[in-house]
Amino acid sequence: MTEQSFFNKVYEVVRLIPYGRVTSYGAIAQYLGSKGSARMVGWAMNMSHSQPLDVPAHRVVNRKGMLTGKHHFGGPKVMQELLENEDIIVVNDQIAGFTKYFWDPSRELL
DNA sequence: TTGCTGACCGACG
DNA sequence: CCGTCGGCCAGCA
Repeated sequence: MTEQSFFNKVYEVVRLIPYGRVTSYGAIAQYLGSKGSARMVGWAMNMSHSQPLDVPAHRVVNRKGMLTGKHHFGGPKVMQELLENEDIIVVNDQIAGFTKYFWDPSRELL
């Protein structure tokens, strides 16, 4: 299936995020060719639990590095713990040194 | 089938 | 500085 849907591509990219790295919804959307569909990336994460494989949605945050969707992991601090589990420091629902951990698919994957 | 909503982003006043 | 608005696409009632 080379012609996978927007959703499927999102899951694929998110799964490619290496350990200890994070990315943003807009970065993924831009990598898919639809910069304005950043919301869809977030929406895809919403139904990511419906996927057969585990999607590290905790590695996906907004442009500011803020854990906007932390509440969707089944708990308000589940996402933060998952990130801290990967040596990522989270303060005030925000990733410390976000740019340092930022992983841009269109830049790293090229 | 139509319409609303949504874990975003960037622009405008 | 902060609040508001439009755009993008797919799922659901």
